[in-house]
Parts: sequence; C-alpha cells; structure tokens
Amino acid sequence: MPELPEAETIARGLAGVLPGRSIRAVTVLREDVVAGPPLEFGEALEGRRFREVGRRGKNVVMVLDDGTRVVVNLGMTGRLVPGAGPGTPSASTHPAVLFHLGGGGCVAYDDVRRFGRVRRLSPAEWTRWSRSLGPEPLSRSFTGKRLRSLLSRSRSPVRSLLLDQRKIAGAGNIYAVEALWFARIHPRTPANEIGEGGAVRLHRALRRVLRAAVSAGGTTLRNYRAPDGNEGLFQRQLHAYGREGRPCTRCRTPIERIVFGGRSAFCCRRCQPS
DNA sequence: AGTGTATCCTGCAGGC
DNA sequence: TGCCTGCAGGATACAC
Repeated sequence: MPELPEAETIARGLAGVLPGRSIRAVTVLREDVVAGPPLEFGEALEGRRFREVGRRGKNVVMVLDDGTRVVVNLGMTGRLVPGAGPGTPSASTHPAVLFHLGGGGCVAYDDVRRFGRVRRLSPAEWTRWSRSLGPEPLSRSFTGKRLRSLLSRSRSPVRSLLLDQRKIAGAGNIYAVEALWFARIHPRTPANEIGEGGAVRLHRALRRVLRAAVSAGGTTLRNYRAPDGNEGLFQRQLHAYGREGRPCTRCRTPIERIVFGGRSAFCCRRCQPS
C-alpha cells in the first residue's frame, strides 16, 4: 500500500486544498469501506469544516473543526482524489466515499480493491487509537536507542517487526526491505540478535529511506498517485525491492527473493548475511 | 510469543 | 485473442 511517504505526500497535497472548506454532504458508495453504519458516518460529518490534514503512520488524518478525525487507511490501492466540480472527480475510477464540499468541489476516497478503511473518530477515540500505534520513525523522539530497545524485546524476524504498526508506525514492505539493504541486515535476522551497531545502522537507514521517499513523492509501482495525479518517483531509487535476479548495486551479487510471513522480501546474500 | 494460513477484493502480467 | 494462475504496497483473525 501506500506507506508513510505516500500518506505524507497525500496529506500534504490535501493540506493545500481542504482546510477551511466545509462538508456539504457525504455519499457512501461502498459500505464495506466505512467503519460502522454508513448513514451515521455521513450525517455526523455534514456541516463540519476541515481544519487541517496530517498523517499518523501510513494513515491520512483529516481534522475537523469540532476535533473529530476522519482517519483514512489506504489499504493497498486507496487514493484521495480532489475534484473541482460537484460530482465524482473525473480521476476517480473506483469511488467508494464522496465528500461533497460547500461552494462546489468534491473529494473522493477511491479504492480498487477496497482493503482500505475510512473511520470517524471522536477526540477521545483518536487519542486511544493513536496510542495503539508505535512511534513515528521520522520524529525526533525516535532515536537509535529507542529502536535498539524495541528490537531487543522481540525474537521475530526484523522485517516482520518493521511491518508491525504497533511497534513502529509507517513502514511497509518496500521501505522495510530497502532500509534493511542499506543497513546490511538480513530481513530474517531475529530482532534481538541485532547488536547495537546494527540498530544504529538500521535507525539511520530507515530514516534515510523514508525521508528520500517523501522527497520523491512516494513510490509508484502500480496504483499510487498523489492527489494532484502525479506519480511518485522513488521506484527509480530502489536497491532491493522488486529487483530479484538483478545485480546488487553495491557488490553485483544477484538480489534474492525470499518469502516469509506471507510476503516477499528482497536482499543481497553477500551484503546482508543471515 | 511467533508463524503459517486464510480472508477481504480487483487488476494485471505472464504462460500457454 | 482468450483463459488460467499467481501475485500485489495491508491488516486481521485463527489455529498450532
């Protein structure tokens, strides 16, 4: 899915469009995408005004004037598509929820596979939900020491730990795999066997990869688009993810694909010894 | 506690 | 061209 850099790019795009706009009406076209009863979902939002748009982990968070949060988890193929006209934005191919704005305009939550979820959270629910997620990897408080302590408390493969949103919020398969390549750590390494040096390298690598991907506007492999319709560019900078059989950019050894935890990982046998 | 599996969906690439 | 299979950036629930 959209991971942290994609959610960040989407949030930044909407932050230039939504704040100050009001919600005239909400149409739920695909009921399985909203949490709870669809009518209730829409009615509770009508008349409210967008205050700001941000991100938590890989979720886009729209803050309304009464403190309500509309939290969008984009699943694998979720997109937020703004349109100038009153109806479904023309770039929306699989609209699931429409937010009709006062004064014209519309934002569609669009999702081909509908693994995404849109939920409405009260301030109290928001606090509880946000606390259930791990730290933001790009925040100041996410230090090498903190990562080290996180790693030391788990025996699971480090790639699995990086994907666990309760431990760290925002990394997905692409950026976890890339960070491990930079840190020269095998994806299957038990987290608690990564020493202090490895933890420091991984901390640096994860932040480096996420920051570079934010700068590139995310990674577009298939569906991902920013709200302005632009593709991300970070796929040009991938060193391991999706490069099975192609030479490692560091040592020329062919990149291997391994599968565990139900998903593919990519690594260099020479640079990332197991 | 950790791991494998299935599930929710659709689209697309590759093999034949 | 068409059919079939496998695979996909995620999250969760379940059994072992």
